[in-house]
Amino acid sequence: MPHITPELAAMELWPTDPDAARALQSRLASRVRVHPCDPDAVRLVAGLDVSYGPTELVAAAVVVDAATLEVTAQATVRATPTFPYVPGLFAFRELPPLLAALEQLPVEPDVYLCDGYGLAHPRRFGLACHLGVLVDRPVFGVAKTAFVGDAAEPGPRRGSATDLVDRGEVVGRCLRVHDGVKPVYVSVGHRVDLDSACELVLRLSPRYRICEPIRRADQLSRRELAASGRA
DNA sequence: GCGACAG
DNA sequence: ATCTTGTCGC
Repeated sequence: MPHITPELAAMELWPTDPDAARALQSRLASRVRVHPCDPDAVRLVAGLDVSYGPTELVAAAVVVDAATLEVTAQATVRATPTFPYVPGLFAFRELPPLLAALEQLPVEPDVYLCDGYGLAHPRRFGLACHLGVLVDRPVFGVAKTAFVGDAAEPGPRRGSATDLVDRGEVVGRCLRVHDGVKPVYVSVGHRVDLDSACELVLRLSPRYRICEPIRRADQLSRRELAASGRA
């Protein structure tokens, strides 16, 4: 459903050279916008994830109703990796197939949720910022492990959080979504702010550490990968 | 130079 | 990310 902003679609968005990719991130980073996004106004949330096999990958997008957590729509895309995994250049590997999957969605989600970081990135332009800027829609990221920055251990209860700080800047939040369970890292991508993002993550994580949209996308991508492997 | 390093 | 079973605990 979402489309790359025409102005950006005319640019060279997928460099093959790592240095060119870093330069592009630095240029696009200035387009990131951070502002509140009322969680109560969010109806549909799309979770994104990618699973890898020996030679191919499967990108999945699952749209969940924020109120009921029921799955509203979903899409998958099979592809061959075109960029290696390089810390800091994650988007160049996962965004192309993810965008292809998003195009197949029959609905327009209010917010997109990435499995990775946004501003918590060396050039302040992680996967969530990259997707957000390309389609100019609200996006943020939730990661399972640390990448850049430091954060103190949050309190033991659900909802406790600490700032994720990198080079003197608050680039995200270490958030505990369940009592006594290892926290997750939330960082803004585009058109949302940290408070809105964390509030949404809590609402979308009623039972598991990984919020529903991303958890469903993770399950769907592996299921599809297994299915294509047996075929 | 060394260690760290989203998925 | 992926290779991988059972098991301890709420």
